[in-house]
Amino acid sequence: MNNKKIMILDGNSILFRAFYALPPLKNKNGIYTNALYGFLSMLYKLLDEYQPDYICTTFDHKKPTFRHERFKDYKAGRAQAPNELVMQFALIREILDVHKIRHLEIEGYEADDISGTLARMASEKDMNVYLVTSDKDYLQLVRDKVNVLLTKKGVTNIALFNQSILFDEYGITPKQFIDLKGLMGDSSDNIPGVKGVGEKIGLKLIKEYGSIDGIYENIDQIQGKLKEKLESEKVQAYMSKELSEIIVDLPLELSIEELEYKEPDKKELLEMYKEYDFRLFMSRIKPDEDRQMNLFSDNLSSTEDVATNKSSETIKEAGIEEIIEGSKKTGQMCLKFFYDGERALYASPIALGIMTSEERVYYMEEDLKAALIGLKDVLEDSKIAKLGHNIKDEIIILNKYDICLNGISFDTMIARYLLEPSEASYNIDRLVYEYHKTDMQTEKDFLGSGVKKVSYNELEKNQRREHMHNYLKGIWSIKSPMERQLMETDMDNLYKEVELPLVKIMASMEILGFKINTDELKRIGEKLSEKISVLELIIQEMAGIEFNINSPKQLGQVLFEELNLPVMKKTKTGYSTDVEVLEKLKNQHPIIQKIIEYRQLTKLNSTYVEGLLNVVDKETGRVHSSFKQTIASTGRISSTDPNLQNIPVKTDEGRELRKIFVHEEDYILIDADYSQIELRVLAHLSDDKNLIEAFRLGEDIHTKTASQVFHVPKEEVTSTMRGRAKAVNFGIVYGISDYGLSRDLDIPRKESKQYIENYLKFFSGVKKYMDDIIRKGKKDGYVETILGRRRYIPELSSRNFNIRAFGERLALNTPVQGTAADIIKKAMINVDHELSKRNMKSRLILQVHDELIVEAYRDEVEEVKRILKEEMENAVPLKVPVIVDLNIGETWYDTK
DNA sequence: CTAGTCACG
DNA sequence: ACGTACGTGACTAGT
Repeated sequence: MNNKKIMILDGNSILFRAFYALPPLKNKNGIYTNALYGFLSMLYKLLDEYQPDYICTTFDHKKPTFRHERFKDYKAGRAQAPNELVMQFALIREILDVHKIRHLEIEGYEADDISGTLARMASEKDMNVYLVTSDKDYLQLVRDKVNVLLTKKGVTNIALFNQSILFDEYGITPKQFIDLKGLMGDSSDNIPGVKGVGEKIGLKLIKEYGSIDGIYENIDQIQGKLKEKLESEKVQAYMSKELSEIIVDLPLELSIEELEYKEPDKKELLEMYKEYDFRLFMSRIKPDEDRQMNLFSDNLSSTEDVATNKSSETIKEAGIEEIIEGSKKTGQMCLKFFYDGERALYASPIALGIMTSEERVYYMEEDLKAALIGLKDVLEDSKIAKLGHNIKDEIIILNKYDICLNGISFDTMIARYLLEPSEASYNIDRLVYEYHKTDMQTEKDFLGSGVKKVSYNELEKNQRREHMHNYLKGIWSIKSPMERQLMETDMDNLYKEVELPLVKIMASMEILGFKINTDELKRIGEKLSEKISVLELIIQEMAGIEFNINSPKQLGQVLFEELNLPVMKKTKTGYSTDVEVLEKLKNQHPIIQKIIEYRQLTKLNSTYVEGLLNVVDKETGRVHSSFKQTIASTGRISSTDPNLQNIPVKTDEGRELRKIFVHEEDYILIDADYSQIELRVLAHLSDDKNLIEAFRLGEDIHTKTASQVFHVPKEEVTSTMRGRAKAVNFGIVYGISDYGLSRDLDIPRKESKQYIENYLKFFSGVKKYMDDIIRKGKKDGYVETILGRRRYIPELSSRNFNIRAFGERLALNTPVQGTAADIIKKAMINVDHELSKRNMKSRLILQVHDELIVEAYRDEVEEVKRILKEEMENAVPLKVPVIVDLNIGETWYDTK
């Protein structure tokens, strides 16, 4: 048994990945270092984590293989190489020399062939092999004791693949990966593959028939166009397969023993880092010197660095006691979990920090579970005020330990969102800087420490602790100034009564998720795939050329250069091919209709079928969307990963997808949606007597609008008229322009202008409101909603006409959209309160701007319906009635 | 990473 | 005279 470890890094692919993943940083000598920086970060991480006995790197011979179009010319010798990358490809060799790590390249072969050969040699010696790369093709090399470490997002985010993980993920063996690539092809490597076969279809075929051979043996079982394609491109498939196989028997005159890992010469290394300005890596060599001072130790804390000096590495029972005692004494605690990855819901925490007073900051890393059990009582004690930054994460993580965080009293992220709703990020480091600017020397000094997204696992424990310390102290220190600002801006009520209580509901909806019928989803996917492959063939047949329909560039060339269709619209980079253009070209060529259909179906398939399948939690069978409370400047909530707020509904074909959203046994879905909420809000805000009267009388608002715009009695309003009036109503809410309306309705500018004039003449209160709100916005610099939510609109004072006009539309739209958001948020809190007060099993699982979805326990249906109607309609009283429509169904599709 | 496209309210 | 609807997020291709 040989337990030696060898690590083989594909220098080519990693450098490429780093180059594209990291911002183009230059060092003091003006040399780009981003790829080098990324490469080294990864190298060190791997050395620490795996401690290999042998190590080496492999490169393509002499010059890097440029995988991207833009470098094709360079490859063909027609152009000079882009310096910033080539330079780094040269420098990496120097850096590796200093590390005493070999960099291997062999003429005529690519890096993966060398890696493959080395892996084979090492595994013959029964070593544990780790192949590090960002190239998925390496997966074909996985064997017993041969692992692939594949970069996921960024550079240092790495996933390990061994045989079983590989099979779990893809359902095929390493060898079958070669067949798969033979089918799929790879444009960057000039491997053709079989046209029309992508990852999805390729995987399906391989899983079913085992290999390319297997497919052709059973070719009669495959039907339709797919069969034809496979048959006509049989030669290419086999050729592609051959090209895809990584060579593992290159003649290497070298023995594994020569690759033994040796510590680099520290002095030499330090000099190199100085030269390249890699300060972060310097601290690796001499961790005690040159350490950055704690930012807050001077101006925010009277004591020494508490976290480092007083608390032990792991808090023991005594420490837990201390936290409990401390938090009871001060009545508050600030808490933060560190975790890696994008989602708290799917992460296990790395560390927990707790602060109970200026002087007491605690840091826990090991035995978190035991610590949390000890802390459960205080965490659940609503009398102890909890403070945090994006505390939704803490709620979610604690929930995994069966702890319900109570007493949430302040979230600095949410507070900042109310104060500055249009900010791009609410990074705590930046916030703290904003609130302590005057105390700090320069922005640069501060930003050096932690503005970059940190991967906590990559940090040294001491760094993590220091980071936590800064984090907690930062939150603690900005709470009071924020509270003051909230009072000054009259938003403390909105904050305490709406935004803060909502955090817990956001967390709860995220934890609960929405149950998915995956079998049905897969069935829909199969149907779609079939239709898509047929359409693809038809389109290419009609065009008389094979091309990627999903590429706007290629499609543009086909439509406007090959088929010579008239160019309707251009984008920055070429011809526009969006639906609007396609609709106009519909009559010119039969291919257009097919392209429109193709677009629709591929959208459904990739975003919804594939997209949703990827995020269904295998444990719960549900999708757990992440709800974000601080993204939309108007006050709306947003949903990501997956976005459940844009599930298709407008077309019948898309709407089908809603059938996959189902419920747990003994439950049923209830969907409650506000009717015309934005127009009702407009009626309220504008105080327009006609609009108010229309709603009070329960009239159909679009028909009413039509009768006024077109000067006909309501009985004579046709469906076309009503449709146009509906567009006018939307337009009003968005900050109408005759141009926008004319484009939307595809009518002459003059006509749309007339509509708007007619509208504003009748709804004169609306006209007045529009003028008033813009004037107010200009005067105050902001507009606000019914609950006092603000949005600052600096565009209003721009000297640029366009920007100013944009600001005016924002000023009109924001109070309307924002008030609607206020109303539904308030309703959510009230509904949630009623449900839990009655100890009901039914629970809120989704919000889609003007609708709430409850997964209701069957016995509670009538009561839930009553609660929804009552609480939603009366959440915020308006001058007009607020109406909620209720629907019940087995699937989301049925709640219509 | 950005641009283009398209899904929703 | 300006050139245009408001708010989001995901996916694909190409840089």
